[in-house]
Amino acid sequence: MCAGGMAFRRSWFSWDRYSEVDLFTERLDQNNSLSQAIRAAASDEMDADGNVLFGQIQGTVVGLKYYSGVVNQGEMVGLEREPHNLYDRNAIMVANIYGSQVGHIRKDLAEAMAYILDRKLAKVEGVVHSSTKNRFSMPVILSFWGKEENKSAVIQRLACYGYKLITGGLKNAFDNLFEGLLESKDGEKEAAESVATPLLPHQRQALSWMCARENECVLPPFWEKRGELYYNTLTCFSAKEIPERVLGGILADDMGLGKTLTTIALILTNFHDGKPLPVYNRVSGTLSIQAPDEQSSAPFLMLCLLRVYSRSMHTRACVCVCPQDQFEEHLRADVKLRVYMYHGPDRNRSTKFLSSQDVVLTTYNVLHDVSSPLHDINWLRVVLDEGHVVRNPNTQMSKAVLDLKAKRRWILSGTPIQNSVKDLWMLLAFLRLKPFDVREWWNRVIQRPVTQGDRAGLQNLQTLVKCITLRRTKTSEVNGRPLVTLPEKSVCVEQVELSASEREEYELAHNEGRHTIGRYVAEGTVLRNYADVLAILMRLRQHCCHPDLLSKTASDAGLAATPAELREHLIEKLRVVLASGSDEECSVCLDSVRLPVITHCAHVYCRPCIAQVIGTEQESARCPLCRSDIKINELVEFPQEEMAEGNGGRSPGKWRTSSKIQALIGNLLRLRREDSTIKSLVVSQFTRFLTILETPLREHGFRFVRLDGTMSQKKRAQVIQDFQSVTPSSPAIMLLSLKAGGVGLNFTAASHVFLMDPAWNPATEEQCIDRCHRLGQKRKVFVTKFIVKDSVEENMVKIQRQKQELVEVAFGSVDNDRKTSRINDIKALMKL
DNA sequence: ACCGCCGGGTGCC
DNA sequence: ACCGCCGGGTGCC
Repeated sequence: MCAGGMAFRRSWFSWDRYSEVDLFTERLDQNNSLSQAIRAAASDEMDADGNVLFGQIQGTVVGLKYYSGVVNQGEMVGLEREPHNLYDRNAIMVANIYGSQVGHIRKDLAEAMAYILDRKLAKVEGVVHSSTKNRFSMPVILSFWGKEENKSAVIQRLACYGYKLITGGLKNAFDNLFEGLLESKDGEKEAAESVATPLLPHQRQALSWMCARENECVLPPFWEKRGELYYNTLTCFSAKEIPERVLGGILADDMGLGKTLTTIALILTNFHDGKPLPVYNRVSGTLSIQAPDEQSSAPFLMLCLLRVYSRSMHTRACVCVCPQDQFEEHLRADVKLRVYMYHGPDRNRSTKFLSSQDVVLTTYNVLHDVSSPLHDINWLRVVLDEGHVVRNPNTQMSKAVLDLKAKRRWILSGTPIQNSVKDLWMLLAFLRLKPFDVREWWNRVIQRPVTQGDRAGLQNLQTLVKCITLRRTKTSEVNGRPLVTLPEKSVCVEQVELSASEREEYELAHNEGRHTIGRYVAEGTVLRNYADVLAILMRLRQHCCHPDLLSKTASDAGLAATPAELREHLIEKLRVVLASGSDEECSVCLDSVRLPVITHCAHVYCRPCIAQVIGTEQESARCPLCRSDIKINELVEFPQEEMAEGNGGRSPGKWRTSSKIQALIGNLLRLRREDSTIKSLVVSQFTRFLTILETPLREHGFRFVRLDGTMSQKKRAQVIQDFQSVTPSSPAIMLLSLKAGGVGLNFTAASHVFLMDPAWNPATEEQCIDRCHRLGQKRKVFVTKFIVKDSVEENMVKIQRQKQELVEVAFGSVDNDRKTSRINDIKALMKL
């Protein structure tokens, strides 16, 4: 500690040798001797090798039962990489002090650690503090030591695997850093007339605050004027010249509160001292200023400004950096701006051209191109959208961002802090918040005190952040009213008429079902036969959607009352299986099915293969797939006439449409004609219906994605991201299985919802609609429910309206009256 | 009948 | 291993 103090004084003196102005005009870390001195002083947690403690994590030693080495409580353990381990090239062996193997580091953590150890980014020491709780594994505390410059790489690597280095308390405290900032920052400002979208009250407040940040020359936090000097109360530094003001800040509102709109309003409204940006008017081709009182002076002002700015590539242009997938969101048809998208291979790299724009949009990836002309321009403003994406200051991308020259600087971010205080440095450095934009000062004055648990350090950090940040959450209120209200939602039912042939099929099934259920009603056995009743209803519901939904499940076969019906069902199933497009495999020969037959248990094999199985096992023969009894004379094959027209025994599966599909496609085509940016959710309870829908969507050239319950979490996230993207090539339609996924899903890119078939429980429909009609939805939401006229669906809707769940009918412990009413429901459904 | 729920099999790297 | 994780069986009270 003593040595540290000496070193600090040395650095203080050496700093003295440079003029005071240096602190504000040059990056101190460009000066080697000084930054070295500070760095040497910075760490009193160094070991003999000059390594510093990065932090600790708790890991797990596994596989104890396979090895003889034992460890006592509090004992140190050795860690050894086993790059040639047969099972895992990332293996890390754990041994006790005698060198006897104790076990291995659990493989997920081993993977992260192997990367770090193999690259010598850190050394790791293990200590077993708590004793073994079981015979199989035990916890171990792992301390990571290394060179300061490798620290963030190590932290980042561990973070990739979900491990967070513990660097000392106060974690929760800075998690809440941004939560104390929920205040209105008084005052509202109307946007310039060129902003076509009216601002909400909280957006006008943000605009007022942002204009003030750009126009008012307030001292940065911790600076005050003392007599003739400007004095920093944290560093005790004083200077004669006024410290450079931060013209900008962090707009950290929650997603959906309109950060982008507010920023566009800022660009148009606050060109100069609260005056609007002179906007090029596309219609008349002349320059005009939108604020009425400025009209006469506009051309003159423009000339002056253009002349002033034409020197040394100063410009009135703003550059906005955003993540790739959010590119288009900034383009608003109603704002007449010279906007240039600086990306793609043919981008115009002329600084003169770029400087002549109002807004240049680019991405973080394009920006870090070394020869970027964007770095040769002195921008009026630079805006980082989703600014938290550049939080690691060591990346090329971050350096490119920091090197942008601009008078005013803004960060938009819904989640300003991701992991730790460290993330903040990048934000403050970008804003050039003196003196903390210099890493060493940030470390000494803020970061280290905070990570060491110094309350005052945290207090200072909070003050710092508070001065430059505006944050409201979706639950914030302004004048007792919520910040945002959802766009309108309208729900309509579209009746679908079945075609003559569909009606014929439907009535056939309906009469059959009505007969069966009528019998149950007469016998008073409806509730006892409920599964059958549901199955009948299910078949009718499927009829309403598409005939091909009916014939696939094995249980259908079970429903058949007569051998002839069973045979029909099995043939139908065989037809569907072979038509499904996938290369159906025989489970006996594991090859494509030749001479297909279907068993009574509804599994498909090659006839020779399954015949051999039955021949060998005789009376005890069982289906290789489900172990049901099978007999040679019960195998069902296609009737000869169908075999002939089939493609060598496999029908190519002729796709057919249905009335409901026609109704949907009609709507989708109409929407596409009206506005090709409209996106829709197409929802069904039958995933096979979704599959059937894929064909006409493809035929009509719709781009679509699909989300159903069979997909992994990772795949779902990918699909949702694709769908939510606003690029022109992104999918316009999501095929969605009604019950897929949890409540957290966000489909706000869609403004139209098509519910293809009614659900028993209307709440599941509502939940689905709410995934699209939620915070972040910018358009009016239209919900269309397709209901087949004169069908079980219509009756389902009637029952829905009474808010009754059919399942309760049969199984609920309801009293007799209610039971009677449920039975009446079923009668109503079947028109009995 | 895409879902959650249950209980059995299972287990370092 | 009194876990987590996996896959199979299962069913709406």
